Order: sequence, then structure tokens, then C-alpha cells
Amino acid sequence: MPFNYEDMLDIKYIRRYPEVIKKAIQVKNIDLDLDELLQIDKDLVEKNQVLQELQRQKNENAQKFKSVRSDTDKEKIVQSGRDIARQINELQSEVSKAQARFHSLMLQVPNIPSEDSPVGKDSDSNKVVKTVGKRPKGNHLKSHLDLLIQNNWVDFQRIAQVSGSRSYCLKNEAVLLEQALIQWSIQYIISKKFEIFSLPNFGDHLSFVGSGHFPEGKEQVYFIEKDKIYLTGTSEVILNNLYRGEILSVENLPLLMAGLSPCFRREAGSAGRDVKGLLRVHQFVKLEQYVICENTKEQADHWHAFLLQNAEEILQALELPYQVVMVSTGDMGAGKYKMHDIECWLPSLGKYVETHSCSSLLDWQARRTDLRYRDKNRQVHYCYTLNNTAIALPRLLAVFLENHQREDGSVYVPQALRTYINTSRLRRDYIRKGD
RNA sequence: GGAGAGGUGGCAGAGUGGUUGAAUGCACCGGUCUUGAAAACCGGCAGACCUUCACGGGUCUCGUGAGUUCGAAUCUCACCCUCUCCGCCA
Repeated sequence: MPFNYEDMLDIKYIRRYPEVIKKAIQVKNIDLDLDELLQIDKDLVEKNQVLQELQRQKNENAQKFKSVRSDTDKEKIVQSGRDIARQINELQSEVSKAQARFHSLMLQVPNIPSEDSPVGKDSDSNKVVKTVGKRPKGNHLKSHLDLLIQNNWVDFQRIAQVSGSRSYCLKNEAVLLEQALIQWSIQYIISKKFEIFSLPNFGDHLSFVGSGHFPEGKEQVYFIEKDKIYLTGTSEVILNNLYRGEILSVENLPLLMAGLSPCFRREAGSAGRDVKGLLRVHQFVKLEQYVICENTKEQADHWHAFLLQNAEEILQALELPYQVVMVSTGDMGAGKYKMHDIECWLPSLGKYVETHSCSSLLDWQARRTDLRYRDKNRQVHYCYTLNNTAIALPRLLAVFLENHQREDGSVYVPQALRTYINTSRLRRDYIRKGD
């Protein structure tokens, strides 16, 4: 069995090595009957052959018309043309139906996970790869919620009446901190040679299918009925679709893109979870790293490490304790080839919470968006795509506050941020009274 | 929201019912010439799918979808997008 990642998601490969795909379906807990897919594919190939023969006859018949002189001969051609057209019509509607089913099943075919990904059915099988930074200790440690309230940095109750549950409203110094974190991380990501994008926060149906958020994740997405548009839960959706349908030139690869945008998530099915504070909200701001590169495993692994490294450097500069987790097959999602989460230490919960998610999708996403490139030999290939968070707020703000709090309720500001907040300790009334 | 114009290959731009998957130019690739380069000249240059050991053959695609026709880039309808003008507006 050839283990060539370049074309493993191609129907030709699936026909030949269905057991490889079946294995992936199994370890990823995907609800897909591959045998049905293969049966429909087989049926479709046969029907298409008949259809193509009919179409050939149609073309041939029409071609004859010009060279024929007598009216009776012309009438014959018209008649046989009508006859062929009728057959084509009947077969065409069958083919269209089968095609629709075929495409919808193909959208459910998962990526094959990397060999070093832990196999398991959920997050219990995730593996901690490394732990970095010092966790704060002491009896003074408060939750970020208490800190925010104590400092007059937030208003949860009033905004909930206006905007509903899971809404938050930052005030005063917390806003400075939020903006400083954004500004600083933008500068950081620019220094890593990314192009920076400020993007719309909605897209059409096709975009979400392309990125892989549809059909499975449809429940998590806000939909504006009147204009048939969907609010993005990450700028990955837009960045992935920006070049859709194009054949890029290899000289332009890799594309390093960073998208800054508000993110909207319905959080359907998570009622009761993380209801307090800033950990799980309907709207947040995220700077996202996104890479489009050539289709080799070396490239994928190189940029995966790069994206992961960037996120780690950001957390190190912010002096936050974190661990890197390699996500198991059952927890990583259908499209992923390899995935690492970064989790930051949150004292109030006494555990690490996810703040970054680094994914390599190989050509799984690019196939959906029809995103390709032409190599030096003029051969056309699907691109590989990867993504990782750079910074997501306010969740990281919660982590930041809890880890950097001091006994008096002020918050330590790491050196990196002081270009944007000119103090080492951010305290209540800093805005009015200064240091 | 109202009025008009338009969407053709990497780009520019022909083509208004019959070898048009598409003239021509530019770009690009290969070659001849040249010490080298340029110029000139010759040749190549869309993607997907089916078929063939191969050479090759076939089907589809001119914004998207449906329709008319023996035959559609070309005609009809709907939708999407772009541009210009007017109105409204952060």
C-alpha cells in the first residue's frame, strides 16, 4: 500500500485502497459508510460512460447537418437528434442525482491522521508534549472574574440584558490591556513575515464548506437569513477561500497570512459549560495564522512547527505558563492531518485551558476550495494548508489576568507589552490617575 | 434602492446559431541565430473526467443554473459578480 499523502484523498486512491480510508474513519469516529460511497462512484462511472457516448453521438449527428442537402436527409438528422437528446435528458437527471449524493459523501471523507498522532476516541487520549513556564502560587489568587469586578473592568450583568448570555463588556484598563495584546501580537506576527489582513466576518455557504466547517459544524454558526450569509467563527474561513478556484504559481508559495477579525460562535450544546467569566463567549477577537504551501510532507511539517513555535514565543513573551498537547485522532476533527493544542494554566480552575489550536490539513481543505498551484514542471497540484491561533481574546485575557495578578489586585505587565501600556503594574484608575 | 454597461484562456482582446476549447497580441516555456544578451524567426502553452501498455481517442467547462434548438460562447429566463451615474448613509 503506497503511503503517498499527495493523492490519498483522491477518489482514484479511495477506490484502490478503501481500507486506508476506513481506518481513518474508524480512528476519527466519523459517521460515514465508505461502501456506499464506492458503490455510488462505481455506478456513476458506468452511467457517465454511457452518457458520454450519447453526447458523442449528439455531436456527430449535429455535425452531419451542414453537409446534407436533401430535405428528407435533414429531417432524418433532426429526428435522430431529438431521439438522442431525449435519452441524454433521462440519463442526465439520474447522473445529477447520483453526483449530488457522491459529492455530499465525499465531503465527509476524513483526512488520514499522521502516524505520530495518538490514537483514541476523545481528548483523554491527547498527549502532553511539553510544559513551559512557572505557575503562580499563593492564597491571594483570585479568579479573573473576581479581579475584573474588583477593578471595575467589566460589566456582565447589564450587557447580558442587552446582548444575552455569554456576552461580556470590558471597561477601562481591561480595554487598554486587550488593545495592547492585539497591537503587540500584530507587530510580532508581522516580524515573522506574515501579510496581515483585516477581514469581513461573514461568508457565503460555499466558504464554510470549503474550510470544512460545513456540513458538520453548521449548528455552531450564526446565519443571517435575509442575506443568506454566515458569520465566521474564525478568519480561517475567509483566508482559506480568498484564493479559491485559483491555480497559484509556485514562486508565490508559501503564502503566510494573518487574519484579524471578530469571531462569532453560537456555542450550541455547551449550555452550562464555562458560563462564568471570559472563557467561552459568543463573540471574541482573534488574530489567526494561516499558511498555504506546496504539497510535500516536509513543507507541511516545517510550517506546522513554525506556526506552533510562533504561538509558543507569544506566550513566552507574555510570560504565561502553558503546555503543548498533541491531539488524538478522535479529538482532532475530520479534516486534520496533525493537530497540537496549546493550553495555558488557569489558576482559578487549577488546570490548563486551550488558547491555541495548531492544525495541518494537507490538501483536505484545498480540495474543497479547489485551491491549486503549478510547480516548476507546470504540473498542477492541490496546495497544503495550515492554521494556528496567534492570539484569541478575551480568553487569553482571562489567563493573563489570573497569572499576572498581584496581592493588591493590580496586574503585572510583561516587558513586551510596555510599548503599548507604559507601566509594569496595571491597576484600577490607572487611566485617570496614572502610575 | 433607481438607471445603464459588462462578465471569454496568465493578461489584453476578437467572436452574435454550425470543425470555436475558442482569432490576434502580450507574457511564459523550448529551439534556431549570437561570444553572451536583445531582436528576428520556428514550435509549444487551460483544467477536470472517461478510455488506452502506449501513441492516441472521447466528454464537459466561455460568471452560475435552467431553457429553446438537430446543433449554443453566440438566443431566452433566473441568480451571482464587476463598473458608471443618481439617491440614501457610518
